[in-house]
Amino acid sequence: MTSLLDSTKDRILAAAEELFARTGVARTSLRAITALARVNLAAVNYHFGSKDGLVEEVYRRRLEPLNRARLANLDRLEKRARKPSLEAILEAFMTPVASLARDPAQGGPTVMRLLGQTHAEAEAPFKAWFAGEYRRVLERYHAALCSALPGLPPEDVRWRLQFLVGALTYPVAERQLVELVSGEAIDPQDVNLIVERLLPFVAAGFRAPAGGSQVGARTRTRTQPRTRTGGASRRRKPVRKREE
Amino acid sequence: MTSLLDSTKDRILAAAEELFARTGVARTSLRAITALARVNLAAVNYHFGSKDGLVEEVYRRRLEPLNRARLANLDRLEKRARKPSLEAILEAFMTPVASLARDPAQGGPTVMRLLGQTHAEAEAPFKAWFAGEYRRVLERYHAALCSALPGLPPEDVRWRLQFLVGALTYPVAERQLVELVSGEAIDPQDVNLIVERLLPFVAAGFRAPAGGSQVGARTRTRTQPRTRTGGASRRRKPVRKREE
DNA sequence: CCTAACATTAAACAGTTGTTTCAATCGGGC
DNA sequence: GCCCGATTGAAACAACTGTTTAATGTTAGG
Repeated sequence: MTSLLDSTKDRILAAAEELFARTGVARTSLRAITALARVNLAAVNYHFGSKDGLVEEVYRRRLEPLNRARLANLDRLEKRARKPSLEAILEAFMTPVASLARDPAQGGPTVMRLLGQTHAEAEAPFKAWFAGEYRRVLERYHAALCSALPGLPPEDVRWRLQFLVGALTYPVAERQLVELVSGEAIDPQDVNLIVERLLPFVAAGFRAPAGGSQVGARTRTRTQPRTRTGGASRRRKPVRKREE
Repeated sequence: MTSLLDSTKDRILAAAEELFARTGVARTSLRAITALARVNLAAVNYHFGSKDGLVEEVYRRRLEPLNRARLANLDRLEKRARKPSLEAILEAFMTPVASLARDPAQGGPTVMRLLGQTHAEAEAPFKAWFAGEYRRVLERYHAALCSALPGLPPEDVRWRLQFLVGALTYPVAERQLVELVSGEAIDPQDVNLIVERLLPFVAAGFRAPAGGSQVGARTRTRTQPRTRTGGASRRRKPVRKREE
């Protein structure tokens, strides 16, 4: 990646994306980015105005096509059938993510970690745009899901849409945790598998009857036996260094 | 919170937790912490050795009781019945999270955002401990779920456990997104509601038949119409500032 | 070929970061 | 009383942050 023919702007974007995905925006300095991109430090402020400008462009470059594809998928789906199946709607929402991860030109596997870090990294200016963009997508899908699932209260659809986003985003971001549980590394191409495995899971979840009490009446929650936080304090003398 | 009688150490922990949860570890300076805690700057390095030491203690204080409760719940469950129900297992896993959020002495609602930021904030030293601690919990629950769901391949159980963690963690962290979709603010006490609503969702998901192809044979994934990234570049002149 | 706009460079800017130093203060035990 | 370890305090440390400056290089148009 980062072909030598790429423009300065592109090299900066690629390097920033890589580092943002790896260690987060806040922990990534402009000097680290420009060093990786083999570009002068001032180039960032020249081309993007500020670090925030760069951050916004890095995310926008990936999120815009992603959400556009989601909306296009839903459009096409509803043009074909008045009431698309639940599975078709869910697939329309999830596949664009895998599609990005499959195409190196659109970020490849790296973009998944970037997306996973989105909510943690979001700063005020960027978050405003992101919220607006994402809201349209979620509201469209909320409506589609509601009509695919009559009988399920719209509020429950909202919650479950939220669960879907979580289930889709988290494993993608926390690849290390997946490897931890499975005991072996995951093939980057397996992002497709996430969709394949997630689809029946969430489809069944959405079809489940609306659970629990509607208004905050308490149900059984006494599974936990009042655990004590205590334990002896392990240090008494001032700690001087982390290694010693 | 942050009673005047608390020790310096406790006040630092409380302030750090609050700020870590709000803006993340990397964006929180020791000066901001010590100012909020009304404590001298050097106190952090005196009591915790370094910022990393403080981070580790902030997270350990919450994650240790959480995972201990999860293990205790499962122990008690398996002592009562040889094969606990799926719902009981899932509830045993989820309720400790809500329990922490309900008790101000254990962090209250703040701790939820802290947990949600965990994977984004994890640094090398802390992540090692966290991974080890969490692995035990996940492996125990994996075994329990496998025996509660014979017929579902263990690998699928692993994936779905991952989905559960995502669905549980994400809405909790990204409260702003929940509010965005629902259009109204969420009552902090509604963390109980997350568990209530999530339980039937994931229970149905776990019971779903193992989907897709087992080995990476491709199934239908042609929902996306090859979207172009393009679009005209919007800037030509160097950007000087973000506001101008 | 000159000009003007664009692009890149090295150097410095002011502010913030985590950490350290060393003196001052506190709190009991002999 | 005094002493001693544990704590706190104000100040400084070097390193790093994002940003700006001013000079230079590059490229196309008339």
